[in-house]
Amino acid sequence: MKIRVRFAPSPTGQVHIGNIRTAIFNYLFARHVGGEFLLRIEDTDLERSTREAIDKLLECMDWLKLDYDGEIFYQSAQADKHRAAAAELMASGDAYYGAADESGKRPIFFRLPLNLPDGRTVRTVGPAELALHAETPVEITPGGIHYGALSAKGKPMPTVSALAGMRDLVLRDGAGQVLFELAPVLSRVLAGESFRITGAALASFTRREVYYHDLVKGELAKPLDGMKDQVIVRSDGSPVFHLANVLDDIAQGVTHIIRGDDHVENTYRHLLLFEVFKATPPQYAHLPMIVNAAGKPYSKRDGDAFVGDFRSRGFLAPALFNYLALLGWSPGDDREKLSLEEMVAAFQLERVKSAPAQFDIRKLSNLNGLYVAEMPTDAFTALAREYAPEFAAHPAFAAVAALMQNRTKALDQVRDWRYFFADDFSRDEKNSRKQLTRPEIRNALAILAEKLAGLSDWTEAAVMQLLEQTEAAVGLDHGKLFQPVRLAVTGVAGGAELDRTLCLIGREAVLRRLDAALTLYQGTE
RNA sequence: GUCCCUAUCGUCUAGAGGCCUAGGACACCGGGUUUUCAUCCCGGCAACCGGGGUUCGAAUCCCCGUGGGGAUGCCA
Repeated sequence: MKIRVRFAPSPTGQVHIGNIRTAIFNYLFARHVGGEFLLRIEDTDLERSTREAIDKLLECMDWLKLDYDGEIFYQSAQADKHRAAAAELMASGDAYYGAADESGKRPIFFRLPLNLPDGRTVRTVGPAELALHAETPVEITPGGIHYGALSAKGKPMPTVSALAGMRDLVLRDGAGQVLFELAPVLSRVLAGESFRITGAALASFTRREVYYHDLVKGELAKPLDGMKDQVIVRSDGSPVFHLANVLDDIAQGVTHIIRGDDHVENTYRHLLLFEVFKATPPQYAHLPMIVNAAGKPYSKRDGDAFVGDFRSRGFLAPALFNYLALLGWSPGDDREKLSLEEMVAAFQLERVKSAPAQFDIRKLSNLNGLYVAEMPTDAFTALAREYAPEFAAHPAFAAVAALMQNRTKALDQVRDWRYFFADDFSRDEKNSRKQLTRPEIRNALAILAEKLAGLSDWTEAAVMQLLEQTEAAVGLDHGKLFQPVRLAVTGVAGGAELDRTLCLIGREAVLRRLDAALTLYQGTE
């Protein structure tokens, strides 16, 4: 059978890196096994889903080259099918109406199947006993068994278990006397009858559990008595995520579900839904969450975790893709910078970690710098123009870009190139004051300006020579003049080679700025 | 509260009982190259959460604690 995975985001806002990382893992897995990578837009929440969000999502996927197979599947278009499926469940007794809301409308609950035999999804664990808070009456209703579980402190904790979890329930009082047996009256309960038992101190039943093998987390199981029936159609008639999700996965023939860790608990319910719909459950793989620099889950406050933000800050799509792929996964050797082909070739769900991974912007920056450095100069220059449209047309732009490429980590640094093109750059005041107020430096700068003004041959070599001559003339050590000159002309203490920088800025501008700096820091010592 | 998952340098990670004196990368700190800055090169700092087992031998297996994460919705 053809392996098929899907990325199923809800278009309710910006695209979060955690989401896109899920898409990346799905994509890598699909390409690795030669399967299909489908895109499903889960836009059932019409209140929050917007066209803009869908466009934004598509734009992000396009940017990262997450090309999907086939047509986009819109969940909202399936609503009628979802409701029809719920009606089927009603007819077969696998679903029932719950209590009405304020307006008198009733939601539909999915009843955890009572008679699913031991098999691929459910298995019998063995006899189990549960201590109850005897003063709290036990209520047996068609919607489940309500009771007060006994806390460590002897307090009652209101709990509901699905009927399926305790279908052979026996209730006893403190003396061991049997108070109630569920099995003989189960059909009456299913027909709508309720029972109320007081004084029960012990519940015994045969424990059964839902189980599956998670491709990243391994063997996982949850006892049925720890589960509750689930709303699948809201009282307003709209299908709930669980129903829609499972039905769509069946409709699309999804074989492997790769999603966030936060869905593991849902999996048990979904497995049961697959069973009642007579579908073969897919394989599951749950990915660890990505947490912020503080090790905490991303919240609204961490507004910088959107894919669009990384793009505008000048991160390259392949670099972000590469970095995100490495969050929770590694190829197993020491490679970190991997091409798409290498990632596809090495990707295995078995190698995915199970603990949350912390996002580190510094490591991303470093990786991005590696990708920037290997760009063809033309491509880098063109991209740089996009990040600094105000200088893009400047005649020296291409030369500046070529000079600055290998020291650029992220494209937003292009905005710091202002001093190459305009006089109104910002100055490192502290450093400037320290250097440009010293008399011997000021003297040297004045002499340098004079020499530069008369220089016939404005080349890097000639400029460098003048710099050295000036240092020698005023008795400064080699290199002592570089920093002040740089500060006067560019406003900052660091940058590309000084001679090349000065040449690109041009004689007139250099002289103008030398003069301006001398005036600016005059008498401030 | 309860249930589930998880735990190696500050961070991402390698590690499948002996290859571990625990490897790589980012960050950080030094040195070299550059008569300045950065790149680059070399070097350094730095971890098996704690306690019990199992074993001739444990980062690796088991149990208990602790920390972190998730779930517990008519959100997805």
